[in-house]
Amino acid sequence: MLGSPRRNRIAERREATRLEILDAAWELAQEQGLAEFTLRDLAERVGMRAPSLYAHFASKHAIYDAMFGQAWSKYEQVALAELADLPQAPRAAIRRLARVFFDFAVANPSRHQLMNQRTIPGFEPSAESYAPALRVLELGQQIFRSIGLSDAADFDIGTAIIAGLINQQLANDPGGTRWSALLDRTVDIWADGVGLPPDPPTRTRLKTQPQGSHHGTPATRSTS
Amino acid sequence: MLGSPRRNRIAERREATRLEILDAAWELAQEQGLAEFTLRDLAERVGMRAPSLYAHFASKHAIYDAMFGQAWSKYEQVALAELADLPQAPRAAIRRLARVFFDFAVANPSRHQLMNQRTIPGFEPSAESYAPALRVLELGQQIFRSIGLSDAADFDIGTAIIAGLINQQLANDPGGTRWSALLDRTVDIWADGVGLPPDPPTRTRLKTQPQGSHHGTPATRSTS
DNA sequence: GTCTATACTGTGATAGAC
DNA sequence: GTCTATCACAGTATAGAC
Repeated sequence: MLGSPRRNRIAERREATRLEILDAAWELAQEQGLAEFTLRDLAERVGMRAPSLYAHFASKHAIYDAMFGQAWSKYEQVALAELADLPQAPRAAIRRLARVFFDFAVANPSRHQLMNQRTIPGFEPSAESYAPALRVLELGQQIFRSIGLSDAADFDIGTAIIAGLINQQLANDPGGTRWSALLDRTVDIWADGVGLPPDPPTRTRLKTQPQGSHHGTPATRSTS
Repeated sequence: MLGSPRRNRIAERREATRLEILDAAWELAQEQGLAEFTLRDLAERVGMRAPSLYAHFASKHAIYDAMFGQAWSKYEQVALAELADLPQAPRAAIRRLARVFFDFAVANPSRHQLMNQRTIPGFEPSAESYAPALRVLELGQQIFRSIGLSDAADFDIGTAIIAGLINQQLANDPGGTRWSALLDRTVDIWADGVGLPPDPPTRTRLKTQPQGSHHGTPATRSTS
């Protein structure tokens, strides 16, 4: 028998085509809306006819499903990258993570619609595409516990609050900052409510560093 | 010239037909989903053919628009009725109003979708249908101020938080109580955050009614 | 294997007869 | 006002060219 070749050129080309279709779909979703773009639009953008798309995806929902997986994988990367230099102080860390999630959502409303809302009639992500979303959720819960919180309900409240601000921002002031500007204050209200102690003061002119226990990493901030 | 008759029987019948169509549309929205039901379904339910609907509504969006107006008018009634015997204590009052809004939304997800989400592609309510929504918003702001709060941002945060809980409830636990059970606690967290003083204790076996100041207007409202 | 041509079903919407 | 007939366009299925 022939051994399998080191590379599968056919599979590679197929995968490249899939990604090309998905890239075009993201473009169209931003330009026309997630539900508005048609398969004929999409096919034209990649130089095909609509039925040819069915050689790569079983249905329009299958395209949404692949996009769903891509979006959450992308956000997982962003979140993990953010963990590399997270502020030490718990509240500052939570504020940062909330901001990252908020900005990621607002930067691409169609993507947020796909990731976090049930707005495409009949669409439900497959288990495979849902996996990265679950990993991100688990990551959030880990961080939640790592700052000393334990009540799962408080975590749920936190996610609901941030999602609520995002939805209001996108629905009632798209492109503006009306609700974005309230994010830090809202996170602090939540932190007070769930009993997260205030961060130690870090005023620069005070040289004090009254940190009882010293976490490994200094609190260098990126410009985000 | 002929004077106009006391009643316009034709207009009455027309209006009755419109309402009949809208009632059927609400049924179908609950059964099949807001975006899923078709004009053919709708026409069949009222004993017509689809094109006949266009004698009463200019488009499917026009039907959504009328439903939008109905929904907010209905909620306006519910909210005004609730004001009649609202608890005196500010936090209890806010908790009650939040609960009323929450339950109204969860009781009919399609209706909530229409009222509070941007989920029908291309649909935007007309100014006329939007009017009752604005009245409800203004009513909420009035109550907000009447309990001594003045920072409009805190009002925005409150609405975003409640909407966030509703969305999570409907998206992640439809028919359940996972987020519903967190509503009171969340409202209290918000109330703490915006500086609303705790309600005076009202344990029944204590006969005390230590209400310091009496607000001027009794809560009688017209039924609109 | 990949794409095209063609066609089927279902949608919202319109025209015109009665 | 309601009907029949029809339209344009959507997503989708499949046969067959290359």
